[in-house]
Amino acid sequence: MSRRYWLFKSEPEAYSFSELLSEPTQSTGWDGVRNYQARNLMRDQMKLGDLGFFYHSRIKPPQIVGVVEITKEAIVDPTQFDPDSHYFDPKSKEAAPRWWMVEVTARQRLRQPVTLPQLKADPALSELMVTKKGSRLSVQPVSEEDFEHILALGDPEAV
DNA sequence: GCCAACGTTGGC
DNA sequence: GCCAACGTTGGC
Repeated sequence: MSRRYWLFKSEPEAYSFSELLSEPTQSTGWDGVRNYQARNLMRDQMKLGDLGFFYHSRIKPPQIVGVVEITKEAIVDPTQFDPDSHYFDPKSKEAAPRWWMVEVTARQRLRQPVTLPQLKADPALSELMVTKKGSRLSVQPVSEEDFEHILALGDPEAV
């Protein structure tokens, strides 16, 4: 089983990498994903020990700011059953939950965040999904080569 | 804040 | 099961 690599988008206004770092365990359930493709990746593909980039979207410029590790696989997203939650889904039943997530734990911070324009301009990253036009998927796969390449650009430090 | 690109919903 | 209408994402 080889480790796989991912990219997690978050609007920092909703949940930022700094917030993750200030969690007691520096971990969080990646809740609120309401897209089936992204759900399937989290539920079916992500395994313990996989690594992912933490990407800040909807800021100028959008950028990769950190690295997280998958520390729990395929757990039920509790917000779907919470009527007070923004992510409440009245059609989901506890016996057959519709939305799943993983737990991620912060591992590295990029001293030099890697911006979307940088990613787009890099010929080595021509296949990277997040650089494609209209790439809205909030949880995406990243190839090992691309991951290592971007990590080196980011000058990471352990957290 | 705009709006193109996408995803989902629901009438038929 | 098609597809128009609607809602959301996210770069710009």
